[in-house]
Amino acid sequence: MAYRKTPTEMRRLEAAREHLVVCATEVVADVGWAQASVTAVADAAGIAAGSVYQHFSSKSALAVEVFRRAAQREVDVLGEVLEGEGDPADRLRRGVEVFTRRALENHGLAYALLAAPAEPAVGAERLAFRRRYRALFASVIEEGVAADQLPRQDAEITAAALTGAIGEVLVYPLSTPAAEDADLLVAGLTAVALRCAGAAP
Amino acid sequence: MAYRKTPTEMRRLEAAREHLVVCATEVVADVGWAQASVTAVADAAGIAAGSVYQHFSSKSALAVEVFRRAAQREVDVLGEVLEGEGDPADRLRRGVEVFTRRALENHGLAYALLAAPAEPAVGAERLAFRRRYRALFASVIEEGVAADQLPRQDAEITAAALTGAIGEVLVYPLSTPAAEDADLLVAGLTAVALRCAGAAP
DNA sequence: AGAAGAAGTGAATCACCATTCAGAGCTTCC
DNA sequence: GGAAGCTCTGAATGGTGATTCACTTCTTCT
Repeated sequence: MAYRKTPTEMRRLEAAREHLVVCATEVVADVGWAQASVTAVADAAGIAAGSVYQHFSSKSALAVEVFRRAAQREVDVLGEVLEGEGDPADRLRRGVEVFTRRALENHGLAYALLAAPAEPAVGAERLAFRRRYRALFASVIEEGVAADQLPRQDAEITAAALTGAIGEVLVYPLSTPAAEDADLLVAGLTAVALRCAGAAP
Repeated sequence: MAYRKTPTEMRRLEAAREHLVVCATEVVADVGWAQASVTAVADAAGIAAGSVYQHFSSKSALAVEVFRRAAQREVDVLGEVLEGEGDPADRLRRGVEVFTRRALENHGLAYALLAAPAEPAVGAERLAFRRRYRALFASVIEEGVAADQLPRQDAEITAAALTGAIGEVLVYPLSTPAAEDADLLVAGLTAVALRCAGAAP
C-alpha cells in the first residue's frame, strides 16, 4: 500500500474530466457529431486520444454525457420560465422566446441537440429530451385550457408543433427578412406559437 | 466495331438501374440510411456489390437518387392538393391531411426523408426539399392572407411551423390517445395547423 | 461460328476511426 | 531516496464497409 489517491489528485482528475466534456461540447457545436472524432476531441482538450478512455469507457459514453449536460441546461431554463410567474399564455410566449433566443445565440449547439446526425446512443437521449421539452410545453397549455384562456385541444400535439416549429426554423434557416433579425424572428415565432395554442390575439 | 448497344439492351440496363433504385428505397425505408450498405442494397436487388457501380459512381450518388425520387413524389402530391381547388384554408387543411396520412402509411420512408441520420449529400438534398415543402405551404397561406381569410403573418414562419409540427409528430411519436388512431391524429394535426395559420375555427 | 466488346461478379484492397497497450513519467508514502 | 501504483502517451491493432479489378459471362455483328 504505497499509493492512495489524495483529495487533491481526485480533484485534478475530476477537473480533467470536466475540461474534456467542455472541450468536446465545443467541438461538437463547431463541427457536429460526425466530425467529432476521438482524436479531434482529445486534441481540443490537449490530451492524447488514449487518455479519453481514462474518463469514459467509449466514445459513445462521452457523447452521451456531452448531450445530457447541454440538453439539461436547456430543459432547466425552459422549465424555469414555463413554470414561473404569470398567466399560461404569457408564460408560453416567454418560453418560446427564451428557447428561440438561446438557440440563436448558440446555433451550432442547438443544431447538435435538435437535429444533427448522431450515433444511436445520442439519438436515444435526444428522444428522451424532446419528450421533456414537449411535456413542459404541454403542461402550460393544459393549464391555459383549464383556466379557459385557451380553447380545448390535444396539448401534446400543440406542444409537438411548437418544438417542431422552433426546431425547423433553427435548423433550416428561413429566406424571409425575419432571418436577418433575431427580434423579428422571435416576434414571428411567438406569434405563430400563440396562434397555434389558440391564444386570443 | 463489333458491338453496339441495341435499344433492347439499353432498355434492359435502364430497367436494371430502376430496379436497383426501387430496391434501395425499400431497404432504406426498412432499415434506414446507416444500415443500407452497398452489399445490403445489392443483395436486395439480386446483384453483386460491384455491379452497383455500373449504374452509380458511388454509394452517395445512389443515395441521392433514392432520396430525390421519393421526395419528389411527396412534393408532387402535396403540390397537387395545395394548388388545387377550393379556398386557401380548406386546401391547407387537406394538404396537411394528405401529407400526414402518406407519412403514416409509409412511416419508414417518411422517417428516412424527414429526419433519419444520413450522409452529407443526402442532407443537402433534404434541405432543398424541405424548402420546397415550405414554399408550397407558404404560398397557400399567402393566398389566404391576400383573400382576407387568414390574418396578416409571416407566411414562411407559419409554413416552417407546419412542416416542423408534422415532422415532429411523425418522427417522435406522441404519448396521447391520438397516437393510436390515425384519424384522431390527423384531426388533431389539422386543427393545430389551422389555428397556426390563424384560420377561424 | 467466332471475334470484339460490354456487363456482371465477388474476393482483395483501401481508408477511416475507435480502441488497446507497452512503456514513459508522476505521485504517494515509507 | 526509492518502491509501488497510478496516469498519460501515441503508435499499433482491428473491424467495418466502400471501392476496385482481374476474370467470367453475355451480346452484338460479320
